[in-house]
Amino acid sequence: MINIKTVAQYAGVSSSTVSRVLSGKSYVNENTRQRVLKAVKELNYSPNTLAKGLKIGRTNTIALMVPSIENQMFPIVARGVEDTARKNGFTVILCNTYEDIEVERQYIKKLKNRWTDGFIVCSMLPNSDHIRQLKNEGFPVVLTSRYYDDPIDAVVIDNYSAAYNAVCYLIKRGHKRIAIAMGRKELSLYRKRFEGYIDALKSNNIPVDKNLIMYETDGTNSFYDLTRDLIKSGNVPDAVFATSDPKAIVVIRAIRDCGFKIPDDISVLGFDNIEMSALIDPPLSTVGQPFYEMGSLATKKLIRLIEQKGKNKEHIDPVIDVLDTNLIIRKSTR
Amino acid sequence: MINIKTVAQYAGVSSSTVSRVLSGKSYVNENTRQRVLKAVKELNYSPNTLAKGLKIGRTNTIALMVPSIENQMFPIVARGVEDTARKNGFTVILCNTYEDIEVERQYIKKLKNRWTDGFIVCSMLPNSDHIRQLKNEGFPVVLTSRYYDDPIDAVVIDNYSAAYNAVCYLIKRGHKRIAIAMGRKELSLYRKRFEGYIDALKSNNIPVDKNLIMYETDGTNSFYDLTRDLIKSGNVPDAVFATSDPKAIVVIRAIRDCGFKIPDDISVLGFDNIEMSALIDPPLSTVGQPFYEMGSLATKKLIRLIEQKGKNKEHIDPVIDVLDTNLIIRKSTR
DNA sequence: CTGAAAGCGCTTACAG
DNA sequence: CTGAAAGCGCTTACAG
Repeated sequence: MINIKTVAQYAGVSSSTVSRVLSGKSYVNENTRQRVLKAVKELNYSPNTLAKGLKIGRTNTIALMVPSIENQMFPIVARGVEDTARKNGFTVILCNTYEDIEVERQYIKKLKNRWTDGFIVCSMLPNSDHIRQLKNEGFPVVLTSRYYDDPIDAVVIDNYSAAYNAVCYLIKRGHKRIAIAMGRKELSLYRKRFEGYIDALKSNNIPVDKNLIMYETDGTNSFYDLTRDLIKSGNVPDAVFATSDPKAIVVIRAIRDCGFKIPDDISVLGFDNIEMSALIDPPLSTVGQPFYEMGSLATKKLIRLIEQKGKNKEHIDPVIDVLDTNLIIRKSTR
Repeated sequence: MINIKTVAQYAGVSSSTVSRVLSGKSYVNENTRQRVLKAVKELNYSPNTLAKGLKIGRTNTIALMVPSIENQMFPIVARGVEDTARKNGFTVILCNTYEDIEVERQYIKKLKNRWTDGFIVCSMLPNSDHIRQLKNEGFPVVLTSRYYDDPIDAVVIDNYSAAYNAVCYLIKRGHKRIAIAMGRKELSLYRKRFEGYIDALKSNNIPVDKNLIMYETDGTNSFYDLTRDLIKSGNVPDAVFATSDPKAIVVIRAIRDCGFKIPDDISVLGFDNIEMSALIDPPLSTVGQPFYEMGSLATKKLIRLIEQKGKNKEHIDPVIDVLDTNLIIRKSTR
């Protein structure tokens, strides 16, 4: 590849001048400027990002850490991230962490050595102290999707209110025996959805029936047996609030296999609005999350942090953006 | 961050020596070696990848180009890519191209400036001459998922045979009026699946009925109307071969909405075995593709190309790896 | 076996 | 307005 020196010789100037023209940071005589531009064009020159990065200490690269890109929503978040990164001249490195701290630590080490400018973290867990440390070391970090009240910039939704409103909707439509398919307890998003469920029942004077609470035992598919067992026990609910769409889909299958009709016998309400939800039979009623927007806004915030980093040293408090969810009623609820 | 010079001073040697110890490429007195290692450890030093890359002309970075990471299979391919990249010390840059040549071109330009070592391309189209050029310029390129008989290394499946066998299976099970939900014609994978369908009919002396061929008009959802129209026309098929699972899912919904039962009245067979396929009702019979393996093998091949690049200059012919598919029979076929 | 020096390709004070 | 020089943090012939 052709370098700045070649361009300089071709244009009959020094490489300093070429650099100046290209950066546009200081005035260059219009005549020489044109000469340089011509040379750049004719030689089809574009500057080496590595060398520039080494010099200025910025690489225009960000890292996206997800538990696994294969999980329903992360591809959409990733698209939001990648789109706005690209539009701002940034490149994104994809990191699957598999919720393995060691993998994540090694990635962080490698990415630091590579002078990655900032991190978007979707893989936060209660014990993610290495992420907190990263933030404390001064690296720009933005959390999204998973969040634990840390003083770190984040883009989130209000899981509690979304669940509360969803369950209130079910109650308003006449459901009284509302079961819940509850996800992994260590994720605060599920805990908050659970609290929303409980409080919605309480606000409506519906007693909480512990038998209607299904806790995930071993992956999403565990809700198949859980739902079957619940129904076989004779304790048939009139609705199930699933804390995620994949859970809802499994629940639907179990309900049907028990000979019940959806939504006539039992309503099912999901959470997330993944792509499949509109396509399945019956189309799933669910709580929609703005995944793309989350990725996109997180990236905008991150880039702002990166750009601020050089400038003023004054500490800016992290801001937590809360995005709206929307209740989408399709055919799985009556 | 701490650099090699600091380590050298700390250990009382020159930075050349530190570099030698760390690279392990030439012998260093065991004593000094230990001193250096100790310094490295105590200072928690790890070398700057940018600087190394600038010097040796390799960055241990690869690019993954996909039409959109949001599309069903690409997250799985991406996981295969990322896993094996990580295990080999490589980092992957995610590029969504949206099948937009301009986006792809700009990415390529940027990635070249960044000295990206190689490219895994899932976004190949008939007119992707910029990818062919990339290959001709000597950059390591491996294609997967989409392939057009170019002399470029690739990891593919045999779409023709897979479709042929799938349709033969339907015929063996007694189906005679087999419709097809045909995807975008510009993608050779769909064309080959179509050919497999046609030839399977012919080999079994079943006349091809043009009325049973549904061509995608405007996205996956267009198969809803297409299927409805087909059924309403009185020309009811006894099976539908969908050239992808999302199409199958839409077809299933349309069939049901017309009052027909699956698989009793009409069987539906998909292609791809996306995650949702096992979860929907009825669980979908489909052709399984080894997406993870495709990503993983493509990455292994790419890394091999990258490593060969420096060494011998002799031209090595590209090799096309064909991975096995498997017919997965669930409940949507009788 | 090890150090000094050159160089990868840039940017940016520093002179003039 | 522009060039020479230093330096970002490495690696690697070249001496010794």
